[in-house]
Amino acid sequence: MNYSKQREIIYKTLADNVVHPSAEYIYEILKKADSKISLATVYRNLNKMASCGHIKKIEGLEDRAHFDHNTFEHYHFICEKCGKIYDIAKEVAPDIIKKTQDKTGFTINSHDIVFHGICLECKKEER
Amino acid sequence: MNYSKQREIIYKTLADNVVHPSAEYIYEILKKADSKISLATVYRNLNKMASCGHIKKIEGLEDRAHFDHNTFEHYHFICEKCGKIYDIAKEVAPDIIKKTQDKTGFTINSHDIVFHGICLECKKEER
DNA sequence: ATGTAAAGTGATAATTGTTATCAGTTTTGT
DNA sequence: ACAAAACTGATAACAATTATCACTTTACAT
Repeated sequence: MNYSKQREIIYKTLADNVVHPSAEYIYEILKKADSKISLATVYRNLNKMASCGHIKKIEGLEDRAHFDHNTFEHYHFICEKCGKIYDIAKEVAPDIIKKTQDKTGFTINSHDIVFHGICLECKKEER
Repeated sequence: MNYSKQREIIYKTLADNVVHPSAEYIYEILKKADSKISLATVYRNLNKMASCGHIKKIEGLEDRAHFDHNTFEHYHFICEKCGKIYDIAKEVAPDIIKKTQDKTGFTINSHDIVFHGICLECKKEER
């Protein structure tokens, strides 16, 4: 994989963002600064970085994919009210890979956990 | 929600199937028997049944959604080689909801776990 | 049993997120 | 500095899903 200026910008935009943006969202941010980038380039590079493990692709949240520069093993929570995505520590499912491999005999290469519910902020507002 | 003959047929087709079919797959099966059903009807009813908890919608597997008549809490594994979807027992992640709620203060309404890897059969073939 | 409002249907157009294409540009190693 | 490989922007194409709409079914009060 060669160096590319666009890929660097995309990665920085992803890393500097507290949220877990979609490709479209990154594209919107970049259009304001580097007004020449193409949406296809954003998709291409996010996928390329995801498949080489440099970033993480989060699927099964909404209808669109989201991306995460945090490649540490961790899970995600999406608030059904505000739509915000939060990180969940891996400790909530200890030894899950080993347990699953032992039980099934399958080889587990990756796993994802997605929680749905109401976040603290939205719970406060409800009262 | 009113009764509908189509919904009943769709549910039965889902329940009689060992696999975890997609909407398209159910549509194909039904076209052979009841040749009049519409793909839109299949989507409509699968989503309706999923959102009232009668069946389960599995997302984040491939690009399409799959459906499961087994509403018992359990997880899924998709084989990266043959594409087959397997059920995984909930015991691999004990007390995950309680742990996550305690740690975050969020209310968890649902959660999904998807494993990716190689199933036993495909592992045998590799050698 | 009948009338009517609500819910459901088939057919298909529209939408949406994503990927493919392709001519031109950038990067890389020699 | 040069050729091969990788990358890009612009946009067409694609695939899964949803919206639309005229019509049919269902439920239930009379």
